[in-house]
Amino acid sequence: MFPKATLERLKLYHRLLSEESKEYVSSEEIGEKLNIPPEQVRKDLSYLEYKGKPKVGYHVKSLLEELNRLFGIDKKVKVIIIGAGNLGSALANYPGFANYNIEIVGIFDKDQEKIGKKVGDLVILSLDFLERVIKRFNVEIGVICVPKESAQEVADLLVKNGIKAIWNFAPTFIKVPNEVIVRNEDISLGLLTLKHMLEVKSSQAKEA
Amino acid sequence: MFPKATLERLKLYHRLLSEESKEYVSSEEIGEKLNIPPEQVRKDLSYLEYKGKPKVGYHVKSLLEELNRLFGIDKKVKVIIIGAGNLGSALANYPGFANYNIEIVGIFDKDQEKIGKKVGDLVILSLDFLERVIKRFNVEIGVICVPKESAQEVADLLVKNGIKAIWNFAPTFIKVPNEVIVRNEDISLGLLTLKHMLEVKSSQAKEA
DNA sequence: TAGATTGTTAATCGATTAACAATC
DNA sequence: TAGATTGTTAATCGATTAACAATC
Repeated sequence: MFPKATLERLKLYHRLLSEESKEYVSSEEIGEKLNIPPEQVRKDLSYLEYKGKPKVGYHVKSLLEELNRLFGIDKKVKVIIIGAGNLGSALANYPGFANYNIEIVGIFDKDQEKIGKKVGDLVILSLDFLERVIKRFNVEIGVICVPKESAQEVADLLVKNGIKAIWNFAPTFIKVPNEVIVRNEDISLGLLTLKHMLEVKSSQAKEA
Repeated sequence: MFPKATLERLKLYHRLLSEESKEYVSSEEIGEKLNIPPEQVRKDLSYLEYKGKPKVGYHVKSLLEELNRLFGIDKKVKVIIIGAGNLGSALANYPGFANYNIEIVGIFDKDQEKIGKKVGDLVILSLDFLERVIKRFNVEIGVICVPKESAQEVADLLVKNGIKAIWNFAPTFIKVPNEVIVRNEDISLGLLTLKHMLEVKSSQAKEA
């Protein structure tokens, strides 16, 4: 129903609207800030049930509510983080989670040095407690922040314990059964984009 | 010349091939691992100058070389990181940078507590040294890892000192002059995708 | 009311897929 | 040579853009 490209843009609108203080915004204003033609914004928003008001614009609060419903943000979800290195710790302290109705209920590591220490309010636990925490808190999402060598192993462990979705920050392609959702957050790809943009720019400069 | 979608997939091929140990791979094998139809893989690769060999496949090394050239990975680039929190530290220690011919030559923070401490091999410096480091090492890329409240301020400072590209990890839309490249690495968007996938799945389950 | 802004239809553009010819 | 795999053309599909009607 929603075109793939539209969904991607709806995510941008969501973030923009989250930071918006005005009561109404026009497609013109949204497009301006995100570098998207206003016609495109209107087309995208027309897929939603909420309709804007001619001459007034879109009611920020109502629009946000519908986007929250669409993306499932209205439902609370419990999360655990595997790997208490810099990246795992960064995510554990990430202030944005609360806005998305996500609660981090545990952080794990296999390094004896780290176990028992604290990251924010959470005590780093041994992987031996993984099963218990998942069952007890009804955890649905596992975040993998371990080196890529152990990513698959951790993924298997999460799947075995009934995790529904995996957010994988290790730069490797992990294999999971079809019914488990995997989202790869690969920083390397961002790097390629950046290097490519620099490259394009410098070769354009040479031509001129 | 390259369709946008093709470029995105070429990045995936790049990573896959970097991990490939065989001498030749077929479009079938690449497609299999990335869940992309082999016709699509061939079409994408046909935009490159390097041609595969019928019956044999694509020569991994040659293909990687051409992709490296395309993305600018064959050129070394110097990078600084602003913000030595968990995320900045994670990036400073990120093992992938070396593969991309990127060298981190400095990490900065404004917190007096952190200045002078080490992150990997780097000593955390005061922002007062920013200009000197950029000039001395000919730094082209700045990575923003500060809280979103100070992201714009840091961006302005980087621009003022002649940085060509900014990799922004703060979840906010920063404004820079047209000639400066910005890449937003927004973890929030990944979260939205994940929540949406969970939501779609659970509503499908209800229907069945 | 007049004017601004949304919503929608049709036309254009671009990307994917299918089929098959080329080739090692 | 026969067969496997690439490369390319044409057909299909989907997304964007343009134009304008609807509406507050």
